Amino acid sequence: MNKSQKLSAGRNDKDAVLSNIALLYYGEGLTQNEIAKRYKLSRATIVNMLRECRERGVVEIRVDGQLLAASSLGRDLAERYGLQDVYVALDRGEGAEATPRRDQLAQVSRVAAMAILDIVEPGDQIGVAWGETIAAVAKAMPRNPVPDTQVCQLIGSQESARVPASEICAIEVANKLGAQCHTLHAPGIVSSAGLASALRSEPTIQSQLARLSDLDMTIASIGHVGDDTHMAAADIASVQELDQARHQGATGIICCRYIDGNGEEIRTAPYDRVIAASVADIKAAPKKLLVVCGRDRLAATRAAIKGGLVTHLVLDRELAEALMAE
Amino acid sequence: MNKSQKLSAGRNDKDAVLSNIALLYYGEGLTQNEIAKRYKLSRATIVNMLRECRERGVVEIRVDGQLLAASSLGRDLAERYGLQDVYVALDRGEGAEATPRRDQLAQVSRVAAMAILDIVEPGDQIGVAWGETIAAVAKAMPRNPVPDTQVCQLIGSQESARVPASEICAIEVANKLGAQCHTLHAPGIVSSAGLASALRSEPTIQSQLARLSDLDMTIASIGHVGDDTHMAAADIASVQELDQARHQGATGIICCRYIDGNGEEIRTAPYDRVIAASVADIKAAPKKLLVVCGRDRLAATRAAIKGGLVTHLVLDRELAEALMAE
DNA sequence: CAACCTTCTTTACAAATGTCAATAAACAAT
DNA sequence: ATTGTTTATTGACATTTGTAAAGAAGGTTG
Repeated sequence: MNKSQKLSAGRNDKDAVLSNIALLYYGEGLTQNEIAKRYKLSRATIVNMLRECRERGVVEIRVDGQLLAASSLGRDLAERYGLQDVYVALDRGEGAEATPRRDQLAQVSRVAAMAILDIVEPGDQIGVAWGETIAAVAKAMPRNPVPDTQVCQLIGSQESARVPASEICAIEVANKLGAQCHTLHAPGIVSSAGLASALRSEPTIQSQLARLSDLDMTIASIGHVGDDTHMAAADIASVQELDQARHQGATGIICCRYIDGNGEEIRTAPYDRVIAASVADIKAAPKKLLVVCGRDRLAATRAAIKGGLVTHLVLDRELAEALMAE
Repeated sequence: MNKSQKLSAGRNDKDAVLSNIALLYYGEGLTQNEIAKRYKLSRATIVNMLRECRERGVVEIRVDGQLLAASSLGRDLAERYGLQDVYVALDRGEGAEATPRRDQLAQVSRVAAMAILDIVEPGDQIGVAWGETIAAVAKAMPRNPVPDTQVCQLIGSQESARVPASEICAIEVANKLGAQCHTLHAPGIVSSAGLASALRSEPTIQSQLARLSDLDMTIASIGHVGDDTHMAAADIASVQELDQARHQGATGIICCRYIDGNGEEIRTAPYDRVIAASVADIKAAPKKLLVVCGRDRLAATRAAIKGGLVTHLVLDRELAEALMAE
């Protein structure tokens, strides 16, 4: 047997080595060759270990949230609309040609992940909504325990081809925060108002929904009311229902609830078949993080702000500039 | 003027760009060229910005503390000595030739920095000692606010050629934790016991010292009692005093206080001229982090453990193996 | 407007890293 | 002891990054 060290020890010793190697590389700035020499392993093995560190979250990167909220555009928006903080995600420089929405969403969700760590405090009870944007935020969050926190699922269970089920989002955020997780033991949409009412009256679900009226913080996105909204994709609202909602003045969708241009809830179909937090629940939380990507959500974002549904805002530059231009 | 973007905007906009670029590079994994293209800047400018991000702590790296405490050696030591966690710093592989003490101390201090983030909790009142090891730990800590924390300087002000003054260590730890800092407005050593007593009786200093008896956590190292100890280098103890202390059974030095092999305080010169927390103060804290580097501190480390002065231990592999071999 | 300073760009080159296929070594199961 | 599986190594090569010097561009000051 040659002199190189083999790692046939248990999983925990492997983890200890991985974490130490991560510190040597990312913290101390040693090269892969230097580490390989110290550990008597090949550089390829070190490369594989560092990749495993990144993949498993052994090492996490954190960027100062306050700097992300430092831009003059963000501060002007915060002042203009009376928000506490506005984080403008800059996935590219000014004047540079547009990146695909996927790239913009990637940066918006990373900025939001950093913002959450800035905003959340120990003891917080946090409501987490569901959708493509929220799923991306959950995924982007580093593992960063905040003591004594609880995460509550805001929208009943629902599957979608586009994103993981709603409880998966909440559980992922809870895991990243080391929080206790309260899922909502009901589907997000049922076939009749009567059934929905019956479910809401179930003691377990009733107490779960009651909890949602006493949140310290919410994490949500706002959707537009076009036919390609997430709500349609998830079979929560039909095209006809969306059309009727638009006719009644619906400007945005937050937490599967319609709001008009003033942020007032519009109780039109499928309103009474939905099992989720209400707009009043969201409004009641002291800290309300809204994460939005895309200029097509301008009217919806403005409506949410106007309705008092936002205290902290994460958005991309185009949307920020559009909000500023009004 | 060509198409590239210049950054003559204010400091805050620069910070916003820096933090976003840090997220794109470290978080999203884009290459420097990809970011340069998006921002219409040169790759050299991106390189400079990333360096500035690292230097200013815009981006911080964090390694999971629990994995650092996961090794079988660490867990065995914890069980053997009744400690909560033992973090073994592995600056190289088993059987590899020794690295210089400086390199070992670098890794021990990085591991300790990660351990601190694991241990400290919101609301904690934290005592910070002083010495070469503690200074390295303070420097290695990433900026990671923990709400409602207070940092207290355990040893009166003292300068040394080797390390920054004791209040500088405490202030640095406080800054990294976003904690309130309570410095000790007295020198660490004075020329007479009478003067020390008079200073301790001063209301301000008295209340500062009183605070040290009610700590939630301490961060300290343990020194040996050889002639080259930090205490001598800092002109706190003379060679004669050290010799006398050894004769009286002194085995280690913690917080400028001698302890014997059982961890009991030895009140010999310069005991009554020192203005610092007492051994009883340290023992009273529920969480006691001891950070040690070097096999020459084996006896001192064992004494500290035996004296109930340690709940969490960070040490290098040699020292860990030596502790295990007893 | 000129001079000076700061910041950015260009270019080159060395070093480091990422990736991958083939092979070797270690480990586990039979 | 053999076979199969898993992990590590070797070697090669492309890409990325780090560094630095020289020059260009932008901004500030007098």
